[in-house]
Amino acid sequence: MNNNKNKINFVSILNQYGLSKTPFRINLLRIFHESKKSLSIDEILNFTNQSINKVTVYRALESFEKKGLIHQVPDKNNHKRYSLCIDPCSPNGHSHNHGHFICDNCNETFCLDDIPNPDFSFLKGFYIKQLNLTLEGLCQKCNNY
Amino acid sequence: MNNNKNKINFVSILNQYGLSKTPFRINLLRIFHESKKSLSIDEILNFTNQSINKVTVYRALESFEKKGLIHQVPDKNNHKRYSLCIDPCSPNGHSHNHGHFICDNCNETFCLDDIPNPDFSFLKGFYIKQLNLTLEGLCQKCNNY
DNA sequence: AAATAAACGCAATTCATTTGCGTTTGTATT
DNA sequence: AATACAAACGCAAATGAATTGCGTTTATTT
Repeated sequence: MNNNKNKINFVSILNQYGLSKTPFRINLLRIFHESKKSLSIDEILNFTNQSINKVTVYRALESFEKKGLIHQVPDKNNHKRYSLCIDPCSPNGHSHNHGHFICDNCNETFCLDDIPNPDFSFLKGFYIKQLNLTLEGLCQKCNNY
Repeated sequence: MNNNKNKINFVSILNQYGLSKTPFRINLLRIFHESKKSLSIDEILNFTNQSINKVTVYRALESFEKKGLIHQVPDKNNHKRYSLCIDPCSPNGHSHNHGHFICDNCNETFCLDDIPNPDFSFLKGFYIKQLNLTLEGLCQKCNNY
């Protein structure tokens, strides 16, 4: 599937981030890398054939997020979705300069890596820790381009 | 309190938007106008001295939103907050060019009216219906400016 | 003023997420 | 490689925001 790149060593990534390497957590990281989009808990469960307990997924996601490997993305119903961090994030804060596009129709989420940062210089005295930008609408497919 | 403007006629605003004018809904609109920030259900209940049922608040907010008078704002826990629409919104869609700033410390939400729209021209084929932009961090007060 | 539709209150439900706890598995140490 | 300790796991139960059903009250329309 992924023949233009060396195989990703998921175990060593987990090592890097100080995460334990259980079979499920290795698999979870693979799932994130293979689907380019953000994932909901149910989507993750489907990828694991329901062989894993939902609580375990929640707890793994919590650990991944704490260590800066993934981050949360809201969906249109205020449910949680999760995305791999593209830029390196520290356990003490995520610095994402990318936003997300959620398709109203197919419900897929797309990471937008190249959004030019708006100018927030008018926010005198405010300390901006994180920028969340979400677009809603129709993706290319559903917009029958 | 508001002496540099004519008194706002809440009843006629509700009329404009095709909303029914019950005592509570008139009061709810006043609450929104008097507090400049977004409101959570619990904050609204506090303003009404708990004299109104929580379900009634939810349903009123639902009607207000459907008619384009208010819109939802996420908070950091993915709970719902609501803000008056500044620009005219139609029942068929909100067109907000403003984002929100949520203070991690005091939990207040600030409407940011003047954010220059980022350039999304690179999103070929996507139809953008709505832009949600939320900043998290410390507001002026909590950042002891 | 009567008829109709919408709003309301209360109780109960839904559903995503979290928590407690006993068991299993990974990790570090000897 | 065996042991000791911490973390991950599964299951059941709890939490809590938001929703739904339904009978009653209030607003709107005629």
